[in-house]
Amino acid sequence: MTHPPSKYQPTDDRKRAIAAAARSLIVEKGFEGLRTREIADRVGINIATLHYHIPTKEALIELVAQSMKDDFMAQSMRHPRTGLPPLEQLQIKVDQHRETRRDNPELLLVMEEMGRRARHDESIARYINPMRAFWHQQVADILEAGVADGTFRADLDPWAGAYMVIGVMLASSVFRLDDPEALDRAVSELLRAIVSDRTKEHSNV
Amino acid sequence: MTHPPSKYQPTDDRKRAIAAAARSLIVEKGFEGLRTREIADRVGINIATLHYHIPTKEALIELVAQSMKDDFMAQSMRHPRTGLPPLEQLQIKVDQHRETRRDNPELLLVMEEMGRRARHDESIARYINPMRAFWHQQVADILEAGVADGTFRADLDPWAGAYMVIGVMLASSVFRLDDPEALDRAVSELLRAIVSDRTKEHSNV
Amino acid sequence: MTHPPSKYQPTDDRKRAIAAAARSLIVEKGFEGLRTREIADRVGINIATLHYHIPTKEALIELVAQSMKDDFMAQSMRHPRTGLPPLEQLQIKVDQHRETRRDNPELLLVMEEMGRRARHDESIARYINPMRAFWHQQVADILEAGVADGTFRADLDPWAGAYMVIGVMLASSVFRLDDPEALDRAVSELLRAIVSDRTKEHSNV
Amino acid sequence: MTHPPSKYQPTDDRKRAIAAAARSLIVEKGFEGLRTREIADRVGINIATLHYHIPTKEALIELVAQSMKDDFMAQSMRHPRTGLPPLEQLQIKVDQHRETRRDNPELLLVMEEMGRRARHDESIARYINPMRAFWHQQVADILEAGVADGTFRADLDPWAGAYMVIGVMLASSVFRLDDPEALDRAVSELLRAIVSDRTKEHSNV
DNA sequence: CATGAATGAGTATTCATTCAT
DNA sequence: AATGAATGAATACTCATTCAT
Repeated sequence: MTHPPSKYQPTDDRKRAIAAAARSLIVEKGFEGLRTREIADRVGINIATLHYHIPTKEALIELVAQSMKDDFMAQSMRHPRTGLPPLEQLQIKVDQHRETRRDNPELLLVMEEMGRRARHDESIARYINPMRAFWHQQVADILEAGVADGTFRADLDPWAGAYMVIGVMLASSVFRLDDPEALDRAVSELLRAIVSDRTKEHSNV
Repeated sequence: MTHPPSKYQPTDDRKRAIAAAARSLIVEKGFEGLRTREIADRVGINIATLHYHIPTKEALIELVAQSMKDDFMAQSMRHPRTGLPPLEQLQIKVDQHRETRRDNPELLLVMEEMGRRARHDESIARYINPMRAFWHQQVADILEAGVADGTFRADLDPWAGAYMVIGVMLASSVFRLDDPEALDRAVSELLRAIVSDRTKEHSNV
Repeated sequence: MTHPPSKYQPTDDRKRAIAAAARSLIVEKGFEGLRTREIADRVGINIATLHYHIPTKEALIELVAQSMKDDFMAQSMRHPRTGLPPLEQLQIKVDQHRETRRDNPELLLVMEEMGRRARHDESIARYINPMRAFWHQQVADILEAGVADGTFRADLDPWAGAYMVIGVMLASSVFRLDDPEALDRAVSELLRAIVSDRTKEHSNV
Repeated sequence: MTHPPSKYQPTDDRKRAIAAAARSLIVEKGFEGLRTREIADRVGINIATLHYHIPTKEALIELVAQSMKDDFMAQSMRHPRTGLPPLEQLQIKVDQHRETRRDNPELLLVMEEMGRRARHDESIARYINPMRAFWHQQVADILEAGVADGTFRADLDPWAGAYMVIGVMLASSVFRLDDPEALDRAVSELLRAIVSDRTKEHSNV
């Protein structure tokens, strides 16, 4: 890695601005429409200056990947998992996703673009795959806890169930369920599908 | 030179070959790596010849979209839906997806690429969106029939459940669950999540 | 020359049609916009067929040049010069030009295009230059006869005066004096400039 | 390579050099033979550099049109019109044209090419038409003054006469009267055609 | 005679990257 | 740090011409 563990260098407001411009450009036109010159324009600098900060386009894309990872991890960590009951934890995860879709949809779009690009670009895969694994693990952990305490079905396979949970989120992205009610309807069904009968009696899922 | 097949082919054959070459190239390098010259090389023709058959790159991409739609529809229609019990119908759908992933994975990869590109390219969206809607509808119909005859949970929402089913397929693509056992495990959980208790008693889900 | 003295070959309705299509295309888009394919389209034949009749584009342009020359000579010869008084002969020349501008303006446009092209293309110059020389000679002859019989100024230099006459026609093309009255006004001035005082007294120039 | 002058020139200098190269190329090969790559070669720069300074070929042609207009206006304004007698003013105009033909013939050739192109290209017409109108107006003004002060024929129509004057210049271009004596002969006739008898007595026209 | 298919050599334009200042 | 100018290597597309049938 060319970057120190967590954040960009202090002086690098520039790098942050570049990453932000790149991300918004990826949202608008996809990776195939990403042009260094346009990024420089949006940041308000010369291309030569852009290349002074980031030597190559590959490095630029890695910068974006890094910035995505930073944001993703920050969001994942925001809410404490300890102590809360599993159903609530899952609810938080789902709500977070919904909020991101509403308030910061470009995060998901860029993630999707990068995920696809990771297939042909190992340097991106290095960032994306751990994020996905981490995501799956978090959900699987919640499900496992929920099975243990009887919140979720006893026959629920946490590893597999996590893909189901994640799948609904993916589907809502791919099928553009931007309408909150539509998303709610899908999430409600997801919960009915995994909670135990006991939980169903006591909640309104 | 790569011209073993033959010179002077009718346009329709050439178009088929061009679409095939384009698809495999999209699989390998993504849309952003699609070059007309490389397609021509793979087909074994001159670029000018390529342009003789397909005037512009946009037309080429539409050709690919059309070919995808043709394949998708052909596959969707292959198995009869009438008469079979819902669980079996769903099983067939899932198996089909699994088989496609195994025998013809490029179909799914190209579909994913096109789906993403559809976001910025209306001419692609015109092909992709109907396919997705059709896919969702087919699954929802099966679920609805299964709820009606008691195969699936009485409280299953077919519309939402369809996204759950599709979501698992999407997740298996995105997370690359290429191992058949892993896929089985995910599918088994999916079925447990939607079948009724009565069905659970009588089958081995 | 590849062509027999005067006309195209008998069977060559095709050649005539090709020349006509080429000429109208030159009018619309200039030489730089002349495309063999488009000519073929207008004639209603395949490009390969076009090339069967006319081997190269250069030959095509020569064909056009030849057809121009044929038309030009035919028009120049249409009216008898013998016997008529010089003023009337000049009037006829001018009227002919006016009629051509009105009824067949493309003839003049193509001529202008070819004249320009002749500068860089010797094979065209071979056709164009004789036509121009002939044109000038015809006018100079008329003027000379008019000076001899007192119709035109005694100090009129027929050779130079011919350029003046021709110049007005050129200017009316270049400045697009398409309005008949405007053209009349220019021609009237031209006549006043060359006729003798005696003629002025007896006519209404 | 043809790079003797120097690398890294300011845009304005480059643009001037590009316009000059384009003009000489138009003279040699006509508009249809104008190739961006060849212009770049003559200027001694890379094609990409050419496009850095002038984005498109269309813009290049407009640049040429602009440079033509600049030169034309500069020349038209060089000699003062105020105070001089009309005959002398006209003489200056004609001499200027003769000089241009001798010292800078490419100016006239490019002008002719542009005039022709203006027929199919509105963006050129915007430059050419005003220049022509200005030219005609200047000559007409001189003639009008000459009629008023008795230098020219009392029955001379300045508007029409201007086309006659211009026509002789056009004819000398089209018929390539490059020989100074030939041009003189034509101009002398032109003057005889428009000056009054009184003027004829006092001058040697 | 006619044509569908094929092609070599261009043709303007683009883009990431580099250089001189 | 920053920038105006420069460039090599593409990139989609064009066009006159040829070939096989």
